[in-house]
Amino acid sequence: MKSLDIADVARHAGVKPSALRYYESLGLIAADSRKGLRRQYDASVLDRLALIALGQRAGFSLQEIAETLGPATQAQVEFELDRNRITERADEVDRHIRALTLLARALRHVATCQAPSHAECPSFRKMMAEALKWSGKDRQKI
Amino acid sequence: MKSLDIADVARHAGVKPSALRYYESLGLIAADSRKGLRRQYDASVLDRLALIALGQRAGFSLQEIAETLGPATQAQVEFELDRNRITERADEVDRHIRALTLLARALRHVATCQAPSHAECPSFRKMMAEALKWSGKDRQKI
DNA sequence: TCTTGACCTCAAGTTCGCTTTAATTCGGAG
DNA sequence: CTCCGAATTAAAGCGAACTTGAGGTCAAGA
Repeated sequence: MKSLDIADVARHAGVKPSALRYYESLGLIAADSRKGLRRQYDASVLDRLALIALGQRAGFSLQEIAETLGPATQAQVEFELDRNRITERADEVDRHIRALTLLARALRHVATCQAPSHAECPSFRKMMAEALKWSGKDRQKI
Repeated sequence: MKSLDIADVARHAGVKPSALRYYESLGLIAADSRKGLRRQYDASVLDRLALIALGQRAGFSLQEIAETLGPATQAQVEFELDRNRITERADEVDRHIRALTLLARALRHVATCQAPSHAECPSFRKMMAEALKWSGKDRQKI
């Protein structure tokens, strides 16, 4: 059970120590112990940080991630999570994926379309309409 | 060639007038003309706003979107775009989609896995490893 | 033991994407 | 022509997610 110090964790997780301290202040992670003043982390914090990074990529705020993952304990291996909430998150991510798929199609179209003006290209118009519809539907949600 | 005033554009695009003025300050859009002090927009600004919204959903900053779409001219219908750049963006979106797909799988796994500790579940470990690999690869890029 | 440099805390600063506010200017209906 | 309401500007404010800076502590190697 070797413990990592903040610089090790930072290096492995690819975030700055200041970010780790910030995460701690939000209750997202916790140090196992201190050696003097220095935080000592269990390697399991890296899993938690991976989940945090993943959640951020999915467009969730740190606040939301904290709520989803549950409180950081000293023994972080066993984090308690709300399974329903997580499933909801997964659904949300799926919706996000559908929107992004549309975006990628629209971008590729724009990049290759030979029409003189996109505004006159019917398939561009159609995609824009779809996109607007989507963003109208849950513009507040992500 | 009817022109829209800022409130019309705001209503149709689903953004506040203040956001439109802000976009203008960033060079993302431009008003056709002024009636007194009041901005008058060509309907084509709506297409541009749709693309902007799409880009934002993809996780691009307004700065990046501005660079991709090119300068806003008074006659916005024919915005000049860098096709290579847009294709790159589309690729980026695709990578983002793959990451999110992984995330959704990881979330669903976490929600249903019965293993006593996620840290000990091999498929969880595998997904985390994948995820970390990914986020290591282009963590600076989005 | 002494020094050094990594770590600590707390507060303030930064960037992004807007919104709000305050003071002002007009277009257009009556 | 007058007046109202919608628009204008510049500047300040805001929440999120960190970073930076100042001033202090301490573990460990020479």
